[in-house]
Amino acid sequence: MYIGSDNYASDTTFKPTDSSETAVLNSNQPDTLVTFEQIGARLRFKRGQMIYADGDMADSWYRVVLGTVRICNLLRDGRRHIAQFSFPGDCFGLSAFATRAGSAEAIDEVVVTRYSKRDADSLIDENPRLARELYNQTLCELANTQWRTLLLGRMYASERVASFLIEVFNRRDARHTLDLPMTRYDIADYLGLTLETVCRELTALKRDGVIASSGGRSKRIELRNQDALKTLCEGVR
Amino acid sequence: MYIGSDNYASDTTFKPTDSSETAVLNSNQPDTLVTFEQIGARLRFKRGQMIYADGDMADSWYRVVLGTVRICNLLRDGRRHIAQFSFPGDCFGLSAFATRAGSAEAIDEVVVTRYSKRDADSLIDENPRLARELYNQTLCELANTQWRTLLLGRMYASERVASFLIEVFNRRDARHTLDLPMTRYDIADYLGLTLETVCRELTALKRDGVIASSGGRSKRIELRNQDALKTLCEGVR
DNA sequence: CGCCAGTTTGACCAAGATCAACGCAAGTGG
DNA sequence: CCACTTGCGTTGATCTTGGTCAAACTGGCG
Repeated sequence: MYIGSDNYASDTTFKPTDSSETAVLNSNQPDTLVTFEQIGARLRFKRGQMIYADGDMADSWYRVVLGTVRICNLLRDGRRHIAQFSFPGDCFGLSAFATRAGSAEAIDEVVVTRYSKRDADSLIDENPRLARELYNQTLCELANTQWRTLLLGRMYASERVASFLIEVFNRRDARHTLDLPMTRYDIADYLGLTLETVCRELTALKRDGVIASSGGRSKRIELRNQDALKTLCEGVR
Repeated sequence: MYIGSDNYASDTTFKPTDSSETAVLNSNQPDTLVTFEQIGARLRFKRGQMIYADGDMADSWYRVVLGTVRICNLLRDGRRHIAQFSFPGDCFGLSAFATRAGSAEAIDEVVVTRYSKRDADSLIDENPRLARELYNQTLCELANTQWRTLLLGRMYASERVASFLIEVFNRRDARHTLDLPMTRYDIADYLGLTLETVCRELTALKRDGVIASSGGRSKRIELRNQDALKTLCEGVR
């Protein structure tokens, strides 16, 4: 089970409850990231391809233009954990360390912009405002990761899955329907569950009329009852 | 984020694999944090006292001078999760948001320095180097939190407890003996376990001669076999 | 001295993991 | 274009880790 690899990356995750506060860097704010575009290189990856591997030099970071990226961590015996999913607009691969502590892989057809750390750093040095925004985004990301810590440490399977659905709907700005690019396996490794449990929880949600699924391999999710979903993970204050 | 949960503190946690890299801000590096000391206010808290509460204005952040602080998140039904422990030298309460998403409480006798966000921000604005260090520390913290995410999502109880012991020994710079300031309950809520499970795992470690405990309420832990402990949580690459 | 908070241990229970089988959709090669 | 293969999703049966409940114990402190 769980063969793969992994590591840490960074990206802007989401916040279920107060969705108003979002990371500054996330979307296409004119005067911030656009500045970066000049120094970025555009790269394309196919489904399953590795963007960087565990142990690689961490001399650059990325921004997703198209597709979905997963940041994975592997334990020796094959247990895998997905630290995050990065969607278009999200950054990943920011690191304070010299080498990658995990891998980044393309979940589907992916296009990213790659920024060399050096170039980005010099840009930041001469633009304090940019620095501030980057810093703020990192703080947001930290907040999201800490939320995940709560989810993984103290929430039930049903709450995790409900929470996950709310997260992706929020992050993709979807209201009714959404295509999940990742497999059940990926979702399980993201939520600290097995794929069977994820499957069963989704089935339960369908049975209760909270969601419906369609499309090849049930990847298209239709949100039937958002309130019910929110209630499910609102043990949270 | 997500109602009621915690907030972000920051501190330098640890990384089992490459323990050499540590946060810059953590210890008393002359030309960095010392600059902050001028604008900080010293505060004292008694065991169990709240330093800030969930929902409070997040207009300041703190640095621990003495004692241990826990950052807690509560779910409605009482489930608690501890996002981190902050030891002397660690910062906590840094946040990108306006209000606290969790509470900070003194575990024992605590002394902190409190920095108003405004004052700190203006210091940072005129000192890019300071900004860079603060940013780097936040990236380190992010890496640590992501490590915790792996621990909570994919590690067994025994690995979590072993990992926890290594973490505190590392962070407190202890070689042989260490006083754990927090209760079994705190440890459990930090590791996503119950206090009984923590107790049993510690008992198992004592039985196997990996550690020994003494002192009031077994708070003093003596490390008998560091390698065995490391082996226990080295499914991790 | 006796209470109280925290720790330890045991017996039992359940959420979720594991194991197994099957079905369906997407590729793939002829 | 179709047979075959392979990967993914779903579901059921059973098992295990860690949780729950309960009781005893221990040291600190008023």
